[in-house]
Amino acid sequence: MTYKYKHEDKALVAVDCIIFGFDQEEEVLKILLIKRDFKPSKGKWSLMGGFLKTNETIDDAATRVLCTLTGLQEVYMEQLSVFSEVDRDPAERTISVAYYALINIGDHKKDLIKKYSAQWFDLSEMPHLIFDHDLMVDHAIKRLKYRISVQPIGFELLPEKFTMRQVKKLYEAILSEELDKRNFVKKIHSMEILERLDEKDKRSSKKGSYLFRVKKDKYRRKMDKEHEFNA
Amino acid sequence: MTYKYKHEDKALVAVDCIIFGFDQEEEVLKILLIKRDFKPSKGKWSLMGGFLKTNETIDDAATRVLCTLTGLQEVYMEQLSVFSEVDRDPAERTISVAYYALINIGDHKKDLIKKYSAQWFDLSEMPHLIFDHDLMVDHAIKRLKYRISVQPIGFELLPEKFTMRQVKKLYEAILSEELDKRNFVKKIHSMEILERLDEKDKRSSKKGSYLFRVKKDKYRRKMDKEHEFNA
DNA sequence: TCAAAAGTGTTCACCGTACACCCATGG
DNA sequence: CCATGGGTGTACGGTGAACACTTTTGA
Repeated sequence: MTYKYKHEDKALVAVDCIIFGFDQEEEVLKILLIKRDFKPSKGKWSLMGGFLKTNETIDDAATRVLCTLTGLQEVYMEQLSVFSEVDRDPAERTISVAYYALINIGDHKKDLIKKYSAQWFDLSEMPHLIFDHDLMVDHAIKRLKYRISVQPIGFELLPEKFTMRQVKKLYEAILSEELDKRNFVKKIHSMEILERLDEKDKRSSKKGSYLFRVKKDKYRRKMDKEHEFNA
Repeated sequence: MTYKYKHEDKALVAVDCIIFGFDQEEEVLKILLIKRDFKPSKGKWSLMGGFLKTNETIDDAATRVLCTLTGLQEVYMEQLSVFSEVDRDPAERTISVAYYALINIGDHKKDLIKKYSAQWFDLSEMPHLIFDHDLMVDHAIKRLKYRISVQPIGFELLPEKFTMRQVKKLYEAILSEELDKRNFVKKIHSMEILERLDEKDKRSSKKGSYLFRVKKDKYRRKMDKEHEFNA
C-alpha cells in the first residue's frame, strides 16, 4: 500500500558539473564548458548539466552527466550545494545541485568534446555563463582551494606519473599564489602517499626531474580517514 | 517567450531539519523530533520537514519549516547535503535537502511543540527515525563537530548571558570529549568575541561565575571572514 | 662554461597541549 | 572551617614559514 503526497509542488531537479582540468603545457587550471544547443540561452556558454531521472540518485546523475561529456568514470566529484533561486532558469522552475569534478585533462574523449561543442577555458579567461553558473564556479573554486589544503585530492588532476614541479605548479594554479619550493616538497612528502620512481622527466630541464606516482592504497586510506572528520 | 523542458522527470523536493538545542540543566545536547501524524510511517519519530514550494528557495523552505515548529526566525542554519536514494520515501520519489539548525532551547514556542507532538531527545537516547533521517543526523553531528572547531557557532545554542562553564559543557557535549579548563578558556578568549559582564551566576557554585555575552559586531565579522574561506 | 631548473636543511615564531594550585563563598 | 566549583600561567613539542646554495647537464 502506498500513499502519495497530494497537492505538493513538484520541481525539475538538475545537476551541473564544474569540471576542472590541469593543463600541463600552460601550467594553468582549466574548466570545461559547453555551448548550449537548446533553448533557453541557446548558443551561450554553460556548465555541463542534466536532469535527475526517477531511477537514479543525485550522485548518479552527476556521474552520468560527467561521463556523457568526458567518457570518464570513477572520477573524483564532490557535491557543493543546491541552487534554487526561483527564477534561476527562466524556462521553468528548476533547482540544481552543483558538483565539481577533477579529471586528468589528457584522459577525456575528444570526440565527445566536439559533439557537445565543449571547450576548455583558462579560469582567468572564462566567458560569462548562463543562469547562476558563474556563482557555482565561484563556489567550486573556493571549495577546491579549501579541500586541497586539507586533503591530497590534487593528484586527481595529474597523470599517473608526474614531477614535483607539476604538483607545485598545480597547487599554485589552484591557490593562485606562489609557493616556496622547499616547504612545498616537505609538505607533499609528509603526506606519505607518493613513491619516487627511478625515471626522470627531461622535458623541462637538462638535469631532469624525478617522476612520482601515487601509492593508491595509502591514498585511499588517507582520503577515507579525513573524510570521516570533515564530512 | 518561455520554453519548457518537455519529457523531463519531476520530483518532489523536501527539506528536513536537524534541530539542535543545548539543555542547560542536564548539560547535554538535544535534538527536536516530531511524531508524524500523516502517512506513510504515521506515528513514528522523524525530523521536522516540509516540501519546497514553487515560490521559495530551498533556504527559504528550511527557514519556514524551522519557524513552523519553533516559532523562531533568524536562526543559524547550514545546508548539509542532498539525500536522494530512489526509495528513501516509500510513498513517492522525493529528494530531500538536509539542514541543521542551532537554537537557544529556551526560546522556542511550547505550544508549537505540542501541536506537532514534538519532543526533545538526548542524542544518546534518540529513537530510530523514519526513512534516511538517522543518516542525516549522523551527517549533522559530524558537520557540527567540525564547524564548531573552526567557527564560533556554539554561542548560537546558548542564551544571551552565559558562563564559561556552560560554554565548556556545550563544547564537551558536541565533541563528546572532556576538555582542559585552562586551555579551553584560553581558546575561547583568543576568539575575541566575548565580553565579561560584572554580573555573576551563583546557581552552580558558592563563589559564582562571571557571565559573558557575545559581542555581536565582532562575531558577525568573524563569521563572515571565515565563511569566505570555508565556503 | 654558462644558463636553467632540480634538489635539499635550518632557524624561528606561533599554537595546541599537558599540567596544579589558590580563591571565594555558603552552609 | 571546609567542601565545592571558579579562576588562572608556564613549559614543551610540533607545525608552518622564511630563507640560499650546490648540482646537473645540454647547448
